Amino acid sequence: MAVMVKAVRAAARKKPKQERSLAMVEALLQAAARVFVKEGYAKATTNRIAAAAGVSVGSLYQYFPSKDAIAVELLRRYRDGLVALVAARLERVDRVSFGPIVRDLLCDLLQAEGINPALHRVLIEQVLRTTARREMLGFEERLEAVIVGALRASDADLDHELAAFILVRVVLAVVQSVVVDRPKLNTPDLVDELTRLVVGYVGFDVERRPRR
Amino acid sequence: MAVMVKAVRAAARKKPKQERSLAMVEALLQAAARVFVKEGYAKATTNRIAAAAGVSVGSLYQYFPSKDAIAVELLRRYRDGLVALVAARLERVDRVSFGPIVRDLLCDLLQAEGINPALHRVLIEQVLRTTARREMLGFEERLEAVIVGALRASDADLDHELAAFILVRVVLAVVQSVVVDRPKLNTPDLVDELTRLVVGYVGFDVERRPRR
Amino acid sequence: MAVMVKAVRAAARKKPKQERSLAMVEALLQAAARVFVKEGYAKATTNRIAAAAGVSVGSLYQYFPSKDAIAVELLRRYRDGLVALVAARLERVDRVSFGPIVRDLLCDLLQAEGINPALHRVLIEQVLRTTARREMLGFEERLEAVIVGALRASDADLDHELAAFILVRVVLAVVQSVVVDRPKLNTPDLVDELTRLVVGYVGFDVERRPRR
Amino acid sequence: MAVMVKAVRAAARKKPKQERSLAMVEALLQAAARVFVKEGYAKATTNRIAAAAGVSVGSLYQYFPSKDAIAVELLRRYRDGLVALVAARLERVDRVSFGPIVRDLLCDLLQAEGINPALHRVLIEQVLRTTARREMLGFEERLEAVIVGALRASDADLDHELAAFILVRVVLAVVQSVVVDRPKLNTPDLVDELTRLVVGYVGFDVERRPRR
DNA sequence: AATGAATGAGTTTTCATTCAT
DNA sequence: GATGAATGAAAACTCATTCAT
Repeated sequence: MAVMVKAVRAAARKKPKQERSLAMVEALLQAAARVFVKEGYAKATTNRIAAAAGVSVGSLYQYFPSKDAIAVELLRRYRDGLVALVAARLERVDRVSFGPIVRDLLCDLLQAEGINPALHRVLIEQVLRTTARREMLGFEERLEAVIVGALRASDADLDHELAAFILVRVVLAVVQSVVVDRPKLNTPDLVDELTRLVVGYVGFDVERRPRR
Repeated sequence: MAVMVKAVRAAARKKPKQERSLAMVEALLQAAARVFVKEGYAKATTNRIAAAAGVSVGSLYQYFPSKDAIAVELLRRYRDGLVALVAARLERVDRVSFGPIVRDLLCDLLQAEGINPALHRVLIEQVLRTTARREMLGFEERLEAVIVGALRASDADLDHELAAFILVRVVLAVVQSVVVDRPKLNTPDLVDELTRLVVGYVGFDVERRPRR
Repeated sequence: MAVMVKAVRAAARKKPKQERSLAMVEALLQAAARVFVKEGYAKATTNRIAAAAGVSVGSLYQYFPSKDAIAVELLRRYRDGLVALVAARLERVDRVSFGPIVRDLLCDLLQAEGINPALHRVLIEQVLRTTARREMLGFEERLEAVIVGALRASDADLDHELAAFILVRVVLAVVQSVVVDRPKLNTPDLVDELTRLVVGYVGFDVERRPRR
Repeated sequence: MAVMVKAVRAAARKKPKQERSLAMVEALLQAAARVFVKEGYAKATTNRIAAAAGVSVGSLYQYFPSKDAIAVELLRRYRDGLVALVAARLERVDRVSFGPIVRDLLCDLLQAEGINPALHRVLIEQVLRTTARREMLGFEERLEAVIVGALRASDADLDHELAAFILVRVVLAVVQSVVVDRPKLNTPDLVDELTRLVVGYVGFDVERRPRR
């Protein structure tokens, strides 16, 4: 969730009304994220979300036209945050720094602070049923584009597009599974392995750590 | 075969039209799969499923105690099939045959025969909210166990458990994403890349195919 | 339930088919009585009743056109039995024998064997909604008629009709409440008191038993 | 006043339109009473009750968690009213005033004001299946306690508890039967007879009115 | 005749959304 | 703007009844 903050707080500042509005929207989104993860989309009633945010249902509908709209916005922010995070990390990557930067990125992603795959999992199916489907589908593509850029900058010797497609799925899948289902596996060893997997696949050398 | 509680109870009586019952259960499951994928879990009402199967709601409830039970059974079958497929393929793997066998397995998985990731995606969130959660979570573990066996048989030089965990996620994620979202990418090149990824990660040599 | 047997077993004897039919009807009625009392009318499904009788629903509908029909028949038999019992007891009543006969009758009624007020209570509301309402409403009247006869035979000095109306309600109410809700009160003392109440009301002398 | 769980919870918040809520609860209870009596418990669907009250089903469920809850509340009110009435009448009874007070009480009861035995009859069976059974069973006990008090105050020479048990059933049964089934019998003569029955049973003298 | 699987109308109940205050 | 009571469409599920075997 932390991921999805930066982008926002931009416009509007003076009018206390707008400030209140913003605060309410934030409160609602955070409450919704909590309730969605805890109860699942179906059981997350708008009343419950509003209550969790400390406001009335009526107010919720003042800011979001529907329950779906909340999910869409939540997913959008989540994804934007994720893309921004990855893009920022990979901004200055090159052949030499590739390994360490990947490692750092993986560490970021594996911190529950930087990513909330449980939320993603709850939302994805619902949002895809939405008219916002189009918009949402761009997400992986945007991530891929960032990766393609990094591969190009590192002059990796493989099909950049295909590799980016694969890498996005690989990393997200492992990270999500670890964070949601196997927090026990969230260790430096895992980071090592994933780094080795990625760097090796891309074709750069990695010194193997001797097996325990 | 195991078809929820009620069906079992029904099957426990003599066996009058056991055939008809079985056919009905199959029809219901297939209809449910279709409706779940097409409409999403929420919109897939029991009435709609029954209608799609050409039977009455009452009959549906004769064989499944609830909508969730259908989802659970569907997921169970899907996963059982997947585990069986992988286990069969890897049965006689060794260091030498590792590469080709992995390649063949990937081909199988990418053929989407017997694999329906769209369905999987619709079900997973819902079923995880179910009491069947435990049973379902065992799926990845079972797959991992199979992989661990293969790694051991191939005498791979890495942490078998951790590697198995990673490989299961990696392969499933890429395969499912391709099948569901990017059928265009479903080419021999993809198989090559994935094979290379897996074999390379496990530490066996792969001859790089020259980049196009 | 025992009350409601005598009247029936009349016609038919030879044909084994009819015998089986009769047996089935009996089994169904007894099973229904049990299930109605135990579960209440609403929860007493026809399947459950059939199962309790050891037959199939289909067979149930062979003999009774509807669930209501079972209730109606049950109530009819119950009431017929009760009227018959009371009539038999009061047949030869006169001013002298009035007290002892009333006492005996009360003893009969208070034996769970002779009366099943719980069943009566479950059925009455439902059956009154039935088209059989008319027929059933005659019950109290028939009992009253019997009582009127007894009062006349005993040459009691009061409004026979009004007294009969009152006595029927009084006795049934107390008996039902005792049997259903307060079996602990089902003692000789109760019989004494009720006898005294009735005999006193009718205007005949009763020797008061000294208070404990 | 005590209006089921949800209502209480609702009432616990500030008190916005407490009035409207109360009015709605009243409307629902009255509508329910009407529908229960007219259609029977089974046919009295929550939708029908809500419609009869001129509100939506949703509102019904805002105030009552279930159909049973309505029945329970209705029965509770009915019984509370009855106990209060009897208790008020008997408050200052003594040996001398016993007869006239009983007569007045019977008149009250037979006026059917505040007494609705038809409703009572519909509800009793259903509510007894409820978890509220215990509470409801307390009703007769409370009435009996009031009667015991009256008998003691009047220094009646009999087993107070047993007599109270009997008297409660006797009076209620006759009164209810008259009101529901034989309004024609609702005459001064009936009051006389019942008074005579009660007073005679309790052991006080009653001057017999000469028979018509 | 007996069986019990199949039917589907009808019930209870929930919850996204509206709107009077 | 904020509130939360009211709405009512829609869903899950039951069970009396039918009918093919």
